[in-house]
Amino acid sequence: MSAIKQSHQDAIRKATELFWAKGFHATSMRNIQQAMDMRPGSIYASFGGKEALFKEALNAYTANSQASLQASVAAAGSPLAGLKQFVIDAVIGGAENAPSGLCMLVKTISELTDEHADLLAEARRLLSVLEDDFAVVLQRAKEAGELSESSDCTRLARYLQMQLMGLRAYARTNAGGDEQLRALIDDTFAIIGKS
Amino acid sequence: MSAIKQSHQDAIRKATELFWAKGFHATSMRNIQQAMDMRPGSIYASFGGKEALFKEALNAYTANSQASLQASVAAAGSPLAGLKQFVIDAVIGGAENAPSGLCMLVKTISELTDEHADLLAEARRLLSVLEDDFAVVLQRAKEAGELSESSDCTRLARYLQMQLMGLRAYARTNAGGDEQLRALIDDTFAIIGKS
DNA sequence: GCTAGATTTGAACGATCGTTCAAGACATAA
DNA sequence: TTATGTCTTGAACGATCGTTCAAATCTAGC
Repeated sequence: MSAIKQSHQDAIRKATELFWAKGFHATSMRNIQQAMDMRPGSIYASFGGKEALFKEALNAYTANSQASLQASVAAAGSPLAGLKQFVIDAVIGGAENAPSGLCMLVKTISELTDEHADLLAEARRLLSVLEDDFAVVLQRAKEAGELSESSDCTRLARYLQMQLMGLRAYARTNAGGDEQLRALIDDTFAIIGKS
Repeated sequence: MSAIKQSHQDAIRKATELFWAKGFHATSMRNIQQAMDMRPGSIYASFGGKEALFKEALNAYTANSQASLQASVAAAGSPLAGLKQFVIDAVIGGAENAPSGLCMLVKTISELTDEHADLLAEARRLLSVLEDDFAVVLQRAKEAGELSESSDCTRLARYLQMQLMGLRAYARTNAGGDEQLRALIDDTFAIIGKS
């Protein structure tokens, strides 16, 4: 990758961090200028305006999440174990690792209205991409014998996606108690495993 | 209630709608001035600044949610049936009735950072109030024989709260498919009922 | 070294933000 | 009617918003 392409990606990574942490409206272009160490003209020449930059940030975030999921699955002993570790990291480590503990796509869907219909649609699309990734891993778990032959992986992926949203949101509510969160995650995977 | 007190409450209701629909940052005081049909001086004299008004909106929202829950339980044949109907209304009707389909308190926790630590704390506090209400209803369900004697109502309330967060967030993702949502709710209450 | 094209700079624009406050409108009691 | 205290008005403030663009700087080919 060329140096210019590299710095381009670094800049997007910085913007993604900011948008993720503060949301779309609370992040100002001046915040981004400072984080990128770039002047407004350069940013607008490279990325377009705030909305275009946010869209790139959403995609960068999703690509990163997909890579994390694959890494978890590869590191774990089995597809289902990897999936569970991915969830644990997202929910428990969320408060420290991730800017707010929440998924950036869910934050976006929560914050934005039809006033930014394109960004809303992009976040929805990317969430379904991640859900599809879940389904693929679950399918592999099924093939590995971790799930019964009759399991509906698409439905389980939907359940897992919904559950992950709830877990991360609840984790941000709940001041103490990682054990409570772990118990909820255990319950979730017990239910998935039974199906 | 005096007429002045009534108009005061009406004004807060309007502000709550706006804040709920658009979030804290995207709602401007001028939006609120227009919705309330009041001039800035009056608003600042009556409610204080934007943050104080938002805090009142959070409380008004919560009081309304509590009333809805009690109404659902009263209308239904049993505590558990009322609880389920409350969830169904929140998740399925959410997209139409509620400004964004999401709980205002969860939206707040998702949007705000430590920059507004007091508002964040207030939203967290109110969410735990609602969770306590869930626990009370579940306790009544237990007493009515809808749950086993060994059920831990506090834990079930936590589970329900988390589940509701996930369901409402997922509902905003999912363009079509009320049936999918209904199925997820059925699953949730099947699990609660089994405990 | 010189020139032409691409890139970066940072001051500046108009709009809008949350908030203030002197001045006007209104209500109440004498 | 007049005086007095309360509430309302809307223009205005300084700050910050997303964005633009002429000028300065850098880069590459001859």
